[in-house]
Amino acid sequence: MQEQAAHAILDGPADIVIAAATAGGKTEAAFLPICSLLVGAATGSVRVLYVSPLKALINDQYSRLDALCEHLEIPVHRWHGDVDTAKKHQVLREPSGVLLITPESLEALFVLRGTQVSGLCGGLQFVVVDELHSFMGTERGRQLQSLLHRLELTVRRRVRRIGLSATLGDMSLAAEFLRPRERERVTLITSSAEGHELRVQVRGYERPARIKPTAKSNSQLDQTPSGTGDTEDSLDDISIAQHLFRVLRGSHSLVFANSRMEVEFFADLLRRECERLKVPNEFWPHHGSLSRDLRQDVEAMLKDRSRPTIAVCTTTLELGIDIGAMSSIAQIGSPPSVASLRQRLGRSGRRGDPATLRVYVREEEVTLDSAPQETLRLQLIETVAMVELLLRQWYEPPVTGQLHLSTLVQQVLSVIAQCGGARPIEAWTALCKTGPFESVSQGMFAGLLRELGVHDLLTQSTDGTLLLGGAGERIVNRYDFYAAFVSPEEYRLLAGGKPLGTLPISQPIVEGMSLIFAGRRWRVVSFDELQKVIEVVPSAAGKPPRFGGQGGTKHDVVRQEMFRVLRGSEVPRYLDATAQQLLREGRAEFRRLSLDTCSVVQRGDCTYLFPWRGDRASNTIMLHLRALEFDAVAEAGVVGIFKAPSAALATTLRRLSDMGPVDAVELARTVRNKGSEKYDWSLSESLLCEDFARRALDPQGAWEAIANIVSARGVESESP
DNA sequence: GACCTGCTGCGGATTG
Repeated sequence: MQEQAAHAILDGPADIVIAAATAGGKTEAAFLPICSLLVGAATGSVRVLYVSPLKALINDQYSRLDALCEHLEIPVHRWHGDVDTAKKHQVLREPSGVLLITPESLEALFVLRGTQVSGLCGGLQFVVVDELHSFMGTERGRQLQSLLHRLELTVRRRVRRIGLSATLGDMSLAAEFLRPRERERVTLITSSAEGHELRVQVRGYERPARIKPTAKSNSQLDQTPSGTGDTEDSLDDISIAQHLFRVLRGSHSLVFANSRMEVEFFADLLRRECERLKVPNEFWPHHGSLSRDLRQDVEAMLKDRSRPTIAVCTTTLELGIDIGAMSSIAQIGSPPSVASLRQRLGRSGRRGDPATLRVYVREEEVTLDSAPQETLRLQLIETVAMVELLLRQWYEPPVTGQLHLSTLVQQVLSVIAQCGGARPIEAWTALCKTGPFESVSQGMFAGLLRELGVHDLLTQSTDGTLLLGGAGERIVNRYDFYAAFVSPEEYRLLAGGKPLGTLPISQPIVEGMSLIFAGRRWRVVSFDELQKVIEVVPSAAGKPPRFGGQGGTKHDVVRQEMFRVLRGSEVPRYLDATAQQLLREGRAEFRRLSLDTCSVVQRGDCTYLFPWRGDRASNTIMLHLRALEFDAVAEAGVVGIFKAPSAALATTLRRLSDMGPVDAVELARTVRNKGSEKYDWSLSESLLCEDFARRALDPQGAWEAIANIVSARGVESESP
């Protein structure tokens, strides 16, 4: 790979995507040849712009590149929110060498120093984008594409782009992202050093059915001020913690949980186990709401091999900083996606050692009121499906074809701030016709500008030039303008004046309540609603807080693989005895319900449809039925319809099947809370519908699923 | 019943 990359960089003018597993030497593969081209000609302008999604990664790469470039006399600079302004001024005065920057800082450069960018980057030769895959399909990715395009417009020429990416199923998507409209001209270099040994175990656990607390007993618990709102650790969680303790203690490992709440829960449980046995604690939590200091402490312990460290973490330790090879990876609950499971696995088993993965799956004990999702053991089935896809090296592609109108609003405001004004046709040409918002027509753009005028984000001078309106000025001049994504308001959590981290504002806070945070137990002693500060002191009791968040989405292929697993009879060797038993139970229930030939199940007054499709398709079916006045919900890919007369439902489904795919934009009109991205509030209802339809709906998939359901038994009865 | 990321600002007068 290194040799191929060197040839591509040194011999030709093409843009390049270099794909390899985590820490596969991508940085060196790109920078060794680039630096050899820079020797003796590294001053007068920034020569290489390296863009990274993380400040931590910039700091990491800075020390590596600085060492590499020192004797070549190539200056290396970093530019992000934690860098002194004096250092930034130094770069502006004498631009040179390699500049490491975040998309947000690049945005700030355009807004605040629009006229200086051409001087800073006049002699730019390369743009290197690290962790390219993490940008694809996101608001931030579209922002980055726009910034790179605006950079080329500013320096009035094309600049070579090099993307460093994880391996994707379809690498041409990475090429298209790196150089929109010209993917065939991008050179793809993929590391072949992928297939080393993998050891997998999936362990099943059954959680005893809980007696649901009545509303009364629940509220009494909440009101108890002494903080006895302690969690009763359930038996399955204790068994999982005991197993983790036994197999991981003494090692360097990562335990991925699917939520910050669960990270806190298990970190606390494992620390208490260490205390009970009077051994030093080796288990530490790591997630995005912990203070930077606490996170860096854990990262330093992982890097320092002198004492065992096990981090219980969320996606924070999935990519980015170099922590060295872990001896094994644990995953609690089925992973968010196959792609993410692959990234997590990449943290273990380098240098010829096998990669080791243990997945812990919990299923509820089946009772008389269990829904089919539970009796079918869908958690376990999903995990098996994902492991099978991982072994076949299939990974979810990013969602393409989105409009990203919220990000377009940000970019329109930014272009106007950069240039001090712009004509509508110039803005459309720069951002849409030649830029990354290629699906936005001139007419749609005009509509968007009108709406921005209505909200006073823009005004138009007499000669037609667009200028920032009063509200637009206020937004652009705030420091939070530079990020394309929203961030929720948060409380700061302090213990003895030291920051522990943050809690989302949605969390109800009362003085005297106790909570688990940063793997320890605390009691709230004071709470300042104006300053958004919570003071805590150590405590013996506590439960992990809810952090909130939005549900994830599963891909069509994962659900189709689940169907295949349920229909099959093979029992994978990587399942433990309980997991095997759960798989057999799920398959028996699948056969009992005849789900291989019929996708409708009636239970009580609820009808369940099984489309075996991704969440975009099943949500589309659910919304379509709701628009027709059915009381429908979609959960884990299953559509449940309450109190629907079966004849009426059958007729409706047959009609939908005959109609063909629904008009997704029309369907979006029936959805009330579509807005979720940063500037969605400034869009008209019709633009928001266009955006939502492409972001969240799958009319084709929904229609195919309905047609399948109708053509199978269940809905066949043809009596008029 | 989800996760993560990021981020400003000047210029001239005065003093030693």
